[in-house]
Amino acid sequence: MLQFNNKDMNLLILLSEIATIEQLARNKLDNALPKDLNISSFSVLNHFSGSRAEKTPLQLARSFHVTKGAMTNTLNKLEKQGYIHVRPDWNDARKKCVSISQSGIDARNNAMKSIKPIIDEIIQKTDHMTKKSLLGDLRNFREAIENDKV
Amino acid sequence: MLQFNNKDMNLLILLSEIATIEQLARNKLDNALPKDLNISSFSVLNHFSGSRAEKTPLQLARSFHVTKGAMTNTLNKLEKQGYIHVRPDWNDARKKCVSISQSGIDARNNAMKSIKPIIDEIIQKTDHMTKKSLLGDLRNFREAIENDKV
DNA sequence: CAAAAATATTTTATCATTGAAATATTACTT
DNA sequence: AAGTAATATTTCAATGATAAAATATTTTTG
Repeated sequence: MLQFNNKDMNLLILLSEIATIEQLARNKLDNALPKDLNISSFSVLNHFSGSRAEKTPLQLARSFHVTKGAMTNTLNKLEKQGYIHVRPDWNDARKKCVSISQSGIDARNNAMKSIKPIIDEIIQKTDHMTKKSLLGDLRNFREAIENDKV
Repeated sequence: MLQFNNKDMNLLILLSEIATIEQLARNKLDNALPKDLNISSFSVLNHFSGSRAEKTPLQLARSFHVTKGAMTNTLNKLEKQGYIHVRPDWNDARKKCVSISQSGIDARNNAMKSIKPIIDEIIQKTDHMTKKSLLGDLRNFREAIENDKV
């Protein structure tokens, strides 16, 4: 009768698990973070801790799969807080160049400290699972369904 | 120097993958759904397609890991649309009992039809992955980190 | 039994995100 | 070189979520 098969339902259930985990993790981290940093801002700072190379707002929006408007918001906040530097791109006046400041690095490290207990708790509770294959599977899954057109 | 080890960073990366997948899937489905149903409303309807037993708003909020206020919102919308029945609990005037209506079932089935292409597309792109183990892993992961206190 | 605590729902203010429109700049086309 | 298309960012209104307070009811406790 219904045009949905087991595979369809399993995928819906899988997506629902992902949404649930996302919500749980987001709330836990949000509550643990210093109150001047939400997850979006923290993620941007954390992104720059890997590579400190300058990025444009659009590049960042694509990295995080948020809209350009959302990234404008986040970057404005971070700039007001002094956690990032934003300068014009001298070669292309449409663009801006974003980089992390020293106090941004400090804020990121401080935020890391504040979420460490959450991280430890989750690791302790989930370490018996094969997180290596889980991460690989999720990465493949994400790459399969993403088609950037932001 | 930094108090974070590889396990910590891997967990952050894993959570970030999960958040990204959630965002991608949510946007795809949101755009594909009939415009009178967002994912929250659809999820509630879909929930009742499994078991049509009555649930209280609090039970539903816990199932979906959203706040009670958010569930109030979603249920109000669904009730105005005629997709659910809401009645008082005659034994406990604090509670309400929520169930799906026939037109709710129809709306759910119709919504299913409209997201079928998205589902098929994701399945086609990810079928080579061991989704069975992925679902199990995610389920364990979710159960490990959830501690309901809504 | 009365007071206090717990439970269930709703309300309120706030906030982050989205999609679309607006603005500005650069690249392409002919 | 002018006009059109593409690109980058910002603005705006609408939406859906949160936390906390408000309200109402039931349960527990002393």
